Amino acid sequence: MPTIKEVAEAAGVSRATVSRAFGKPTLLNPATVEHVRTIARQLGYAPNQVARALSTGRAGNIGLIVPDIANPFFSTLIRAAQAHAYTAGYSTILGDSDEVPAMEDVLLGKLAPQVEGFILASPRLSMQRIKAHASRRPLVLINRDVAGMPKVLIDAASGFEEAVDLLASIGHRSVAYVGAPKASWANRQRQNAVLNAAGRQGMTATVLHVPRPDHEAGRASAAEVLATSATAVLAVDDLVAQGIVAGLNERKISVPGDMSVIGCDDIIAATTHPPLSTIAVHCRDAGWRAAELLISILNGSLPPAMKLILKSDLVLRQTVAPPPHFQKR
Amino acid sequence: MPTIKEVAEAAGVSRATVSRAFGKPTLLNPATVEHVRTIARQLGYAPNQVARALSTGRAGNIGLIVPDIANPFFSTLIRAAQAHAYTAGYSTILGDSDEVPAMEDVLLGKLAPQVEGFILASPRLSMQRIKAHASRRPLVLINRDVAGMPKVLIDAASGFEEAVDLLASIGHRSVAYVGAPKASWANRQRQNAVLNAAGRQGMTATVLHVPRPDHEAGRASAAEVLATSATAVLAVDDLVAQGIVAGLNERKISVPGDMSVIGCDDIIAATTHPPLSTIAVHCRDAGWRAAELLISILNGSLPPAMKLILKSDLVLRQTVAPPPHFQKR
DNA sequence: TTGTATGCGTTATCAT
DNA sequence: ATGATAACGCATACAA
Repeated sequence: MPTIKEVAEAAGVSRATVSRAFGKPTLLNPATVEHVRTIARQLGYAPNQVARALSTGRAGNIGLIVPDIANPFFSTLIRAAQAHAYTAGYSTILGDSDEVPAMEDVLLGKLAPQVEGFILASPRLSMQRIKAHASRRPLVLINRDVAGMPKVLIDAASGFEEAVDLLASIGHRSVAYVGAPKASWANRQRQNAVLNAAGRQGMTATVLHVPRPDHEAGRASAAEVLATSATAVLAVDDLVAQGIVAGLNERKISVPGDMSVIGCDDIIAATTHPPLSTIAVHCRDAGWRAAELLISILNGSLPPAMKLILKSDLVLRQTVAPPPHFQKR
Repeated sequence: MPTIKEVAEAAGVSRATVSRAFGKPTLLNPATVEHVRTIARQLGYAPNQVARALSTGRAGNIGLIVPDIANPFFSTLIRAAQAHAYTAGYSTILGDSDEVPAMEDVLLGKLAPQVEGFILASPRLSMQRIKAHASRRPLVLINRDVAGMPKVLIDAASGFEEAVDLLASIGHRSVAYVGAPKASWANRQRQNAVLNAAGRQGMTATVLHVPRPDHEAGRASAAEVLATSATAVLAVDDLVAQGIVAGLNERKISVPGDMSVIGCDDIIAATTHPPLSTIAVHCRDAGWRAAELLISILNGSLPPAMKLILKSDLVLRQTVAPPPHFQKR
């Protein structure tokens, strides 16, 4: 690949001029900028980010660490973060922790030198470790609340409370919540919201857990749901909810006739059958905002401790109905 | 962050020794390796990948460019590629071209210096441009056939032919194929397979296109499908197929009673309702193999022109049945 | 087995 | 407005 030196010689200028033609064109005569760029294009030259990074200390990369790339919630978030980072001139280095806390730790350490800052989505890491990493590189959290650190929080709680209230209003007296592992901030928030709202409404609430939030686990949990007195079930996310619907169908339980189901995320909900009622959480915005926040911090244009809270909305589709005993009256 | 120089001084050795203690420990007295590493750990030193990259020309990163991160086919592929790269000591830099050829070009140029090689998944870029980029960095293609370049091809053709043969055997006489933009190699291959098999069976085959392969586009295409004489429809991927099923349902067309539907990828097919019949293509393997291939080429342990063909299988679930007129007899 | 010296491609600091 | 040159942190011939 051609270097700055070759371009300089071909253009009959110094290396500094070539450097400025790309980095600080305003310091140069417009004509020479044009000239240098033309030569550069002919040679196929592009500034070497690695050398630039070594010289400036700024790598032009941000690190993005997620628990599971293949989860549509995260892949959508990644897409948005990557797109925003790109427009700001940053590339995105991706890490998948596979839901393993120790892997987050390793990834953070390995990527740190080549990255200006991190976005940590739904980290399972301990607060101590997160703080340790944050002391070396700016770090923005998504769906994790650590005091004094910048973060983007998806407030699904209000949506879940709204959902439980609605269920109560149409006659449900007992609900189940199917959650993910307790280490997840998002899960705790959602579970508490369901419990709070149910308590407020004087409803019975049962909490169930799946080992990993996916379709298969949801499907397997259908039997447990049926073992409770619940006539409606709220799931930690749409994948699990969709799995529950499938598991219910296998057992000839009709949704929503016999059991109402509500998911969370609204990332696949519109494409399921029947279309899933869900809490829409705007994960696109979460990725976008996190990238924006991190880049602002890197620019120094924003204090390194911002808190963004993204609202959620209950979206009613076709998996919610009054409970069977209520209809029979 | 501490540098190699500080470690060298603290350990009372030269910078070269510190460098070797991390890079080539076998060249050193085990005792000094131990000593240097201890000091380094105390200081919190880690080799700076950026400086190392500039010196060696090897960045420890691979670039992965996909048309759409949020498409489950690609997110699954990304996950597998990233996991394999990680085990080989490489980090993954991700680019999303948003299905725009020019964006692939830009990404390839921008990422090139900080990456040792690329995996280009389903590129829409012209052959000339691909070759131009390949002349600078090793480049492995997924689902694109350019002569002389290493590639991983998913042979969905055999699966599609198998599917058409099956449809013929249960009485279908007319099929439709709903494809993606023509620039896609995968789409051409699948379309040709359907056309070939249909011709061989003496069936009528109609080709339809959607602007972008997703659920919404599939749903919108349902009307066009119904305007043909087809009693069975094959889609370029599961997203589109699932959309077609939804669009059909909206028009009170029952699947598979009135119309059979077959997708491709098997990435969401098992979770749809009804479970979608599909061509399973093992996109996990595609990502894994592509990373493996690229890293082998970087190591020089494999010739830079390998061709891997991944087989596909027809997976019958619940969206295929004999055509209505056939049942009526 | 270890140290010395040089270069990797760029930006920044002084000059001019 | 442009040029000369010294870092940036590391790896590696070459020496010892």
